[in-house]
Amino acid sequence: MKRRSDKQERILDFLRDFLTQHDYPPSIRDIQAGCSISSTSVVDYNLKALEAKGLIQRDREISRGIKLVGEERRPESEYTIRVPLVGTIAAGQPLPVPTTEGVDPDFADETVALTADQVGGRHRDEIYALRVKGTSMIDALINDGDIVVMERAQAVRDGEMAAVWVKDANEVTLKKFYREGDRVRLQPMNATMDPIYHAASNVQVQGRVVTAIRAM
Amino acid sequence: MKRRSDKQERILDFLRDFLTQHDYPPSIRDIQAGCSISSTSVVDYNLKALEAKGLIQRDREISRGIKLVGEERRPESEYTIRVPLVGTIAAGQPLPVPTTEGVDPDFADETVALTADQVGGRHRDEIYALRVKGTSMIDALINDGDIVVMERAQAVRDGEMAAVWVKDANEVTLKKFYREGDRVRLQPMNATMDPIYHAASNVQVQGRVVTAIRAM
DNA sequence: CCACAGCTGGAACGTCTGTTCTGGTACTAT
DNA sequence: ATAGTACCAGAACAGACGTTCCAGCTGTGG
Repeated sequence: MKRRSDKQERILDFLRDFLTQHDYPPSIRDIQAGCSISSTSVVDYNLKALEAKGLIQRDREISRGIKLVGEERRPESEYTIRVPLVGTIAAGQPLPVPTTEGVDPDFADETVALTADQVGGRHRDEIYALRVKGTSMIDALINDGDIVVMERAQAVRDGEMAAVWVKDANEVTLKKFYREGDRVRLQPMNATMDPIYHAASNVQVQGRVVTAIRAM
Repeated sequence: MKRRSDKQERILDFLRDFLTQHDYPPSIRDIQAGCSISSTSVVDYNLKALEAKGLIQRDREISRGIKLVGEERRPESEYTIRVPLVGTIAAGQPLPVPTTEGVDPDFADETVALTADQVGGRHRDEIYALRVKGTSMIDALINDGDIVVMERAQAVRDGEMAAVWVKDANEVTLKKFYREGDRVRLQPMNATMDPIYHAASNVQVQGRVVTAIRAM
C-alpha cells in the first residue's frame, strides 16, 4: 500500500475543512467539486483507499457517511470534563450557594471545562468549581477572580486548603484548615488577616482545593 | 409560538444522540424511525418549527443538512487543545529550551491539555506551556512547579508578565515587563528580589502569560 | 512487444432523501 | 356553526447521492 497520494491528501484536507465549516460531512460530489476531481468514481476510489488505510471510516449506502478517524479527527470531549461552577466563595462573607451537593453540570448556570489531568483521577461527581471573591487567600497564590476546582470531602488533612462551612454563622469560606484539639483554626492566607477559631463541632469541611486556575 | 413540544424535544434528543454516535447528522427518515414518527412530513414540519425557534439550522436540499445551534450544540470549549510543554523557565537561571518557535505538539516530549476557554480565542500554534522553576514570581501568585500557558508575542504592554530573552546573558526569565525609555525593567514578583534593568536592545519578549495553573 | 496493476473519465442505475401537495383531526375564538 | 390555527398522515415527485460498469491511460517488469 502506497503512501497517501497528493489527491488523497487534498481530500483529507477538504474533509476537515468541510466538517468544521458545515458540521456535517461532504457528499461525494461535494468532494469532487471541492478538490477539482473529474469524476465521482475517482473520489470513491480514493475514499476506499483512505478507508483501507484506516484514515477515514465510511457507512455504505448512506449519504455523507464519512467519518474522520484517529489522528485526523478533531479531539473529542472524552478528554474534557464539565464541572459546575456552583458559585462564588469569599473570605468569610455570607455564602452565596451552600448547596454543593449533587449539582448536575447539565443544569448549572455556568460550567467550567477541565481536562482530565486537571482533575486527576477523581470522579466527576465529586468535583465542582468556585469563583474566588476577595483577597483573603492571596498568600496562597489565589487571587480575586480565580477559579478553584474543589473536590468534595468531609475531612482534610491539616494545612490543606478547604471550603469550610461555619454552622452558626451559616457561611462558607476558603481557608487553610488546622485541627487543634477540640477546635479548629481557619487560617486565611493573607498576612493582614488573623486566623479564626471555631469549635470543631461548629465547622464542617465541604471540600478541598484541587487546582487553581487564573486567566491573565 | 409555543414551547418545544414533546415531539420536538424527542427530535432534539435524537439529534444529539445520533450526532455523537455517527458524527454525521441523521436524515429525515432516520429521525422518523428513531422517534417513531409516522411521516416524513411531520418530521419536516417539526424541523421547520425547531429552525424557526433557532434551535437548529438547516441547509435546504442537502441531505443531512442539519446542525444543532447554540445551547444545543456541543460547546466549543469541550474540545481540548494539546499544547507542547516546551520546558522549564526559571528566575534568571540559564534557559533550558530557548526554541519556542514552531514546536509541533505532536513531537513535543510532553504536552498539556487545555480547554478552549483556557486559551481564549488564540490560535493553537501561538500557544505553549512552561513549567515554572523557582519562586521569583511568588508575589504574582505563581509558584515553583506551576504551569504557565504562554502566548507567543514580540511585545507586551507594561506590567504584563512575559517571558523575556536577555540576549547577552542568553537566558530567558519570567518577569513583569516595563519599558522605561531606552531600557526595560524586569520586575521579579518577589519582594525579596530586586528588579533587573537592561538596555531595550538587549532584551527580546518571547511571549506573554495567558493562564496559570496549579495542582495542589 | 505483452501483461498487469494503479489510477482516471464518463456515464448510467437505483436508491436515498428533502420537499411538497392533499386531506384530515383537534382545539380555540368569534 | 364558522373560521382559524396547530399538528398529523400518506403519497408522490424531483433531485441528490452512493455505487458500479467499462473503456482508457499511465508506468513497470518481463
